Amino acid sequence: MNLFSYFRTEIIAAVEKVAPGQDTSKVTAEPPREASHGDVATNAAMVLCKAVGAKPRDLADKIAAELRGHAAVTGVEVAGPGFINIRLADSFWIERLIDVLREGEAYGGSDLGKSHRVNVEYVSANPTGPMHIGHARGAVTGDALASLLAKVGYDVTREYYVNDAGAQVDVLARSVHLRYREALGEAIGEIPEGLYPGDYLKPAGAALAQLHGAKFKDAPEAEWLLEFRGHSVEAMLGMIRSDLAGLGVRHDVFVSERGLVEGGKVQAALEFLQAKGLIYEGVLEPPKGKLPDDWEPRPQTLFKATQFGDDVDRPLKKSDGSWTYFASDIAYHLDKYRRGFASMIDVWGADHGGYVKRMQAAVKAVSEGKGDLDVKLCQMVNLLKGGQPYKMSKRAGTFVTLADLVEAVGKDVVRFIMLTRKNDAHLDFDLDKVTEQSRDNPVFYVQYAHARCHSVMRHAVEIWPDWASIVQTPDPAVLQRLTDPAELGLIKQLAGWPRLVETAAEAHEPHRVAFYLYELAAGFHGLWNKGKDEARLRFLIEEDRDLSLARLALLQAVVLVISSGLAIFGVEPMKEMR
RNA sequence: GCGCCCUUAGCUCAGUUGGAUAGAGCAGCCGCCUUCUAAGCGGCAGGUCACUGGUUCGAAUCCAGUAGGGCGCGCCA
Repeated sequence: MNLFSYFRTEIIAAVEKVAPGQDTSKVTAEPPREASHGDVATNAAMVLCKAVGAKPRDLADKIAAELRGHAAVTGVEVAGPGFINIRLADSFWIERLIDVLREGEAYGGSDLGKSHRVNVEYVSANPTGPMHIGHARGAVTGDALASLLAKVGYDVTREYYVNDAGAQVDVLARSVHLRYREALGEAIGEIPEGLYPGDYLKPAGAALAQLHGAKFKDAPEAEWLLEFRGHSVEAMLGMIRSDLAGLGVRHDVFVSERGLVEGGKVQAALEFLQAKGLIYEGVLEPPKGKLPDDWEPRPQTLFKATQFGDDVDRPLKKSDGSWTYFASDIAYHLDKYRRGFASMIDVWGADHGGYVKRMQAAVKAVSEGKGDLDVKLCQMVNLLKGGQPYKMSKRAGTFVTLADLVEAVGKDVVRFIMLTRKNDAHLDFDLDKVTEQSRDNPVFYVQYAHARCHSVMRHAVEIWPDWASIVQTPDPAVLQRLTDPAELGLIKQLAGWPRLVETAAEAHEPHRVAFYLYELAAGFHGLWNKGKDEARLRFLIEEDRDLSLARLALLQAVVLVISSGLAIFGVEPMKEMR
């Protein structure tokens, strides 16, 4: 239960009694910033006073009087310019603790999304080589966002768009042909400029040598290009899939750009736009600023992107007559829309920022205004070591593969750290810091809280071997023993989880989960240490079984919420950290 | 030149979609280990929310402009 949406409806009901028929859409129920103000605060009186024709504090007084009748409410105060602050009974919070225990890891989930279908497209790295660190952030962001949306009741499809139709796959095929000749015993020397130099192409070349022998060794390109292209793309995709698996990132669907092109989808999409009068032949203004050397005015096939909010109309055909990337991307998004996704989210690198408007324009056009595209741009990741910029210098260059990174610090660390910043902010990834065991390192700090809970639970088993099964069906009377402000404070944090999940999902901002978990961990560590100062606050007190059981229930709830938060991130909670 | 993103404590960053006295961590200072993991906890100090206007009961948040930083700017994907 999201207690804030629950109280919002209660507040609106109170408003209805005091001032019937008002537009209550701007009424909120939120946790006050200051804990001393109470548990739930509403702006109802302030947003409605004008329409009602009353002073905000007078209106607040009336609404407050209504709210005082609620069973869970122990106090209502009007404060400041007209806030209504509500205090809730301890028993109400105990009920929320029971919610957690009853719902387990499902706690925090909801039907907010009403099973609406959402397509989240992420990674979509070109199939020309292994994934590097820059791809990792988008991969993790998309994966976690998909999980987050699924948690609040959306029907989520995780998708990968394979760019296997552009000129870069021809380059790939030629690069692999070189490796093929190498596998056949030829000395290939330096890799020529313009071809991919990486060693990772050797297995693909060797496999083709195995398959075809020397058949294509000296053959003209036209004879082998198609075969080599297909085979190479498969090989690279295999590598990417294995990189993704190493990171624990999964997709439901892989869509091939080539498949769209060869299936006539691009043609069809453009005919659709043509029929709507959104395509024309025209000449674009030269780009401002630095002009490309070979720029010359030329009539082109253009899409009327300006009609949907873009700055200029965008070309659909290259000078050689083939489709631009944008053209097939239009077809791709139309395809998504026709597959039943009115709601689409694309996760891209920040260098594609200039592409957002035109793609959103295209989605509006192909869906006739019914579709919606949100693009999450992931900013750069700066890899550091001990605070200094770090380059893992591979022989051929300085790029850092994802596989290397995962090997160095582990997939869970990579995943969590990638989610500790909002997507549009730069992220420093310090190889030393992320494995450091200190409060400065959020992964460790959260994991440590989880492990500490389990540590107490292991001790508890020695005293009350059956505690876990007792706690599973908690007795409210026993849980009432939790009366210390620190204990109740922790329950309140736990009770805030459903709201946090909903707001993070609606904002498409998985990083909020990381900050919530960090704060929850802080709340737990604080309570733990209180037990060091005051023995009566220790979790386990042998001579008081009920109190210990109540506290174990609280720990159990902390464990459940931390693990369900980490589950959204695809991170395995640790039970021990020795 | 145009578009998008960013600017909050010495440093790294949150800020619940417009709420009350703007919060954490690190670094600094002061405390807390015979006790469930001190890998931790408590406290002190630290701010013109880049700047200037505007919108309204109320702005770090929305709008306009200015400054600084990043990304991008027909036939790359």
